[in-house]
Amino acid sequence: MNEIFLSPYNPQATEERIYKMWEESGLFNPDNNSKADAPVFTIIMPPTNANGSLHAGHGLVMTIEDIMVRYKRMQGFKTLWLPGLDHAGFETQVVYEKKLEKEGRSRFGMDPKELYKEIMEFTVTNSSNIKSQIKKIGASCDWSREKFTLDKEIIQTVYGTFQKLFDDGLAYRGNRIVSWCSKHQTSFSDLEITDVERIDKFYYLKYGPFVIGTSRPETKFGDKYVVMHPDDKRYSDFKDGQQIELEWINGPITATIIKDSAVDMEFGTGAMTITPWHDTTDFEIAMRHDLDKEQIIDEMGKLLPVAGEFAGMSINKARGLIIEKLQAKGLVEKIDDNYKHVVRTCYKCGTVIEPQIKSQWFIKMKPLAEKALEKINLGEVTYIPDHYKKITTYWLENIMDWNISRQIVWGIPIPAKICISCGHGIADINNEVSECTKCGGKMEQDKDTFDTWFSSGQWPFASLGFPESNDYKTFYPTDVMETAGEIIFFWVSRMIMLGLYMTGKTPFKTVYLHGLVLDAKGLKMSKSKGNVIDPLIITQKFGTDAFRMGMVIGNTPGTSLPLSEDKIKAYKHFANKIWNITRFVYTNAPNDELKKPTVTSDDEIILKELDILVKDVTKDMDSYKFYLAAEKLYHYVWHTFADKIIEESKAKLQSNDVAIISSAQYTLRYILETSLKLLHPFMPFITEEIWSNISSDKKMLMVSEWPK
RNA sequence: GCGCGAUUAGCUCAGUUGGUAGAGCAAUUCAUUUACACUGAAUAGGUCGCAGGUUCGAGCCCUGCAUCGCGCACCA
Repeated sequence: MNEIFLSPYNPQATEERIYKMWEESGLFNPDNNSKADAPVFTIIMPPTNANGSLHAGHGLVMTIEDIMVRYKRMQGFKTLWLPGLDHAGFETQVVYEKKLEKEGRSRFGMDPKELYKEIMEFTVTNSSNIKSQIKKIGASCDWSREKFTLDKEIIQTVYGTFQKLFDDGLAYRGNRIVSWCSKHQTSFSDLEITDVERIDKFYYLKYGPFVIGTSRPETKFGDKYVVMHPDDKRYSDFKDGQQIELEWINGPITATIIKDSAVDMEFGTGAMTITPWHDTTDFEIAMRHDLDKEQIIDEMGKLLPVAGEFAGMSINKARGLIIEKLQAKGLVEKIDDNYKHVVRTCYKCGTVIEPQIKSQWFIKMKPLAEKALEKINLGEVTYIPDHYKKITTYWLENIMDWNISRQIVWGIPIPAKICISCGHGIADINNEVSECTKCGGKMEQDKDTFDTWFSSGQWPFASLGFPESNDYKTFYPTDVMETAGEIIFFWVSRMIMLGLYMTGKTPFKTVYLHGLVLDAKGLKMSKSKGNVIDPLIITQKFGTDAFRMGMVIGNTPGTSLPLSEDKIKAYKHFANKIWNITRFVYTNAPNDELKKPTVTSDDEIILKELDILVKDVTKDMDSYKFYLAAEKLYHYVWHTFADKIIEESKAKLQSNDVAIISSAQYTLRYILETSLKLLHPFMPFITEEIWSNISSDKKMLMVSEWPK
């Protein structure tokens, strides 16, 4: 009997020592943790923002993935959990810009190379922080295989993908309307846009013989087309292409009538003018009818010279003044003050997105999506929970081309040349192109970087060393992708598409999606609300094992998890209960006899019940019902093992019959050891600590055999 | 507008192929030098959102509705 059991369990004195022992053993590495011919199990960790600090969501990722990995490792699988860090392009750039702002500097006007170098240093310095925090949660990932999204080999893989997409005609340089944030000075994909419902004014303006409706009079300077539905009887006297003279904001103009069925006859007056440079619908109408497009608003959100006296003004300031002028000219029919509509905003800063026509790189998604849909429908990817499959297929069926150009420095530079005279773009990963294949003009290096998700979308095969390495051949395709349901489109769906495109295989067999971690009241955690629960404070206070139990119990996949200190506290008590059970068992049943004695029929029944539990828990683990497995174990250990079996054993241990005593002793020890094994994936620290003090087995619990 | 999810004890949630409603926390009562007060024994608490249907039998399957949450969408 070891003396450490005489005082209560002390996680602070245990966890660091145990993690170090695991790490030094090399058993996180699949080359060491299994037999050569063992079946393979692989999870690629979602690359963590290298600049981040561990939050509750990370705590959940690390807990669930570690449970899966420890379980499979104990079952003898050649188990790889590959950790990685993400440069997190735009996210990090925003953080760094705030830092610059505090120092009175700005990214605009800085030498891009210098800025990149600074952010790289910042990132490298911060990355040790997040790594040590991941270790605190007990993550048994193979640090020897750790990857960073800006590693040379990763960038080479990403470049290879871009070149192939270009050669196959799937990556193209398009002069198209993009979502532009005037604060961050970059374009976004559709996913980085948040729709916000707002109430604004809606203006009815006299436009020659028509009344047009608009919520954005500041875009109307260049409007010289008035569009109506071809079937609209109100306007049947006006012919397509007919020109009319009319008085507009800054004087007389000539307008052309266009008939297009995109116009909703029910809305407004059924007549509208269009601004193709700053509106998606208008852009499409202009493309259909081959109309002129003119920029009205610049990249900073200010009006251009076309606005005459309003030039240089921000659109917000100009709007009221323009209306005043129109009113003075008698061109305002009426104003509706209560117009409810949806405004597209930057997900990061809330600035209203100003669509702009820009020359950027796009990926044709339809062909990629069709392949993905085919595989998903064949059941080659299993979604947990199942309804994410529906959400995914719906998105894939309606997919739009993906703008992958970002006008920021922090990211993987796009390996392409752009023609100075005609704007044509050519992928050029070997830096060979100097002349435009279209017009013979001079080419210059594209200054943009890739959308972060373009590179992380290739993570499963890129991080394994596609296409030649042994790791790629051994571990790809991977088994489980476990991540937040929130990034199902951003990341999961794109990984499937790009994985299929490059490797011909879906990158993982199972997608396990967890929900958000909320505060005790069920509210989203945020710094501004001040309700953020820091997992590191929790683990410090209650122990990591208690934190992990709190993360997993009651947490069904896909649904959000309210987290309270009370809950974690309950599992701290549980950890101590296990500790005291051990004390009782090894005080009363020291492990000097190794042989199984003849077991009494009473104990036989008890052991049979344990067998049922083992079967039950194993089944739950195999079907990813960790919340059920953990709860069953908790209930068994506390309310069956401690409250019933141990209580009843007290009489048996007092018996005069040596056979009864040795049977009871054996039974207690056997149940304890089995419980420790079953609990290990959930509560790795305390179980390993107890194991190392009681077991005659020299093997670590981490690699001991899962009970059958 | 379209889609997805939720609705079960005071709170947070489980409930696997349909077979008499479960857990944790909270509450109430009792016990007390016990392996463990980070304890034990017990008690109370639910027309499973509403209305129909299928079935011998529905928390679960089907239809409709309500409320809440979320996602998607070019009505200027």
